[in-house]
Amino acid sequence: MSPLARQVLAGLAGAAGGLLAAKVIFRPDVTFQEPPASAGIAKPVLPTRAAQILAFGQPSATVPSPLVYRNHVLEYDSARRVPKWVAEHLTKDMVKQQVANRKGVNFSPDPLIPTQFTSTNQDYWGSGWSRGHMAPAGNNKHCQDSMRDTFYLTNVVPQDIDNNGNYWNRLEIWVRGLTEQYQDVWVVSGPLWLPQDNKEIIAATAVDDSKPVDDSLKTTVKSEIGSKVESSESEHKQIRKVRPPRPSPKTVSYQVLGPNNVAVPTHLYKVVLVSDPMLDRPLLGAFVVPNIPVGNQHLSEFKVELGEVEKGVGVTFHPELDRKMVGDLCIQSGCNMQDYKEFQQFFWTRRLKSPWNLRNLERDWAEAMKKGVVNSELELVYNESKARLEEKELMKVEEKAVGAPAA
DNA sequence: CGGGATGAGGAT
DNA sequence: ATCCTCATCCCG
Repeated sequence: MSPLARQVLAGLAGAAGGLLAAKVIFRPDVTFQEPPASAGIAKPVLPTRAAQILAFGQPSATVPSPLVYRNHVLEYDSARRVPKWVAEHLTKDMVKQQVANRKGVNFSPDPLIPTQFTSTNQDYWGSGWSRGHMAPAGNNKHCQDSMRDTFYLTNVVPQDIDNNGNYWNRLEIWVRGLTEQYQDVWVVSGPLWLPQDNKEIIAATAVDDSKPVDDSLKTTVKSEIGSKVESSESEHKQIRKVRPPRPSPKTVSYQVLGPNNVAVPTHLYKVVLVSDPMLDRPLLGAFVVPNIPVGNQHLSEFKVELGEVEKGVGVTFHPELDRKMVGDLCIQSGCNMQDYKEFQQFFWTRRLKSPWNLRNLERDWAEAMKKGVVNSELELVYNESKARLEEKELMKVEEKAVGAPAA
């Protein structure tokens, strides 16, 4: 043992106490061996050395992988307090059932995660970010217990609330709908932290260097993918004349929430794989959506190569899938999600169906008109609710009229 | 469908 | 005194 190593171990012994030090110093299998000088069959000399380097044990995962639940499987990111990926398998029978709902189910810390690495509801409360399911609750209506599993915070990432309820929600509904056409649907969802667009950073610094950091972030935090639609090539060329690009000024930056520093992803991804007896090969689509409000863009706008998602997540998806034998889901199916206006009928119907009183009903109806989501079906719901409420209020008046003289 | 904010009441 | 659950009301 070299003097230096001895010194280090002595220092450790002083810090950790004699028992621990004795265990290490006198372990015969941790002694260093000189590599063989002669070239021959490789001896396991490196593992022995590695054992000494890792004398106190190899840094280990804090949580098993994968974590298995009733109807989804995931890998947890203990550093960011969110999942790395969440995998599901959907079928028509499973998605069609309606035995479970969200009532009485709340988000909660996952008991499988040590407190040191968990996130809590407090991290999200008042943060400005919503708790976005990766395995959606709506994919688990067939079983209340499996739906409850999806409310563990291991299945949740901080998500822009408009994105969550609108675009991402429509994407999830579209994926569920794929079970109508294809026998098996496999979905993997998760968060991404992508660097800011190179060119946009250059643009921001070129326009005005004295700009406060927050202002430049507002214009540059948009994703490589999300902003591709909006930015024009000519703008970039013009700016490049003003100032040549700096070498690769890319940065990944993200907000963290609450006492546990839950990481807010810049993007969310979804990898969709379908198979069916009617298909000669499985079909795959990979999508990356920026974690900001997204309007009516076609899903194809967010389609990416699977390899791009893998580079961002650091994993290989479906490693046993023969990629040469996989077709393009968007080419085959069109990737036509529900339009936003069409989608709004869902909650506007519900709102007009169960109003608290006439005043609320009239207010909601006026708002629905204003937003242009009214159709004949919605008008029918409105008229039925109105008639029902008016009758109810009439009953009340009659009851009072009958009861009053007696008193 | 997807979410949040608030306050009352109960448990610790 | 503080946390947690639940009911209620709200949003897109």
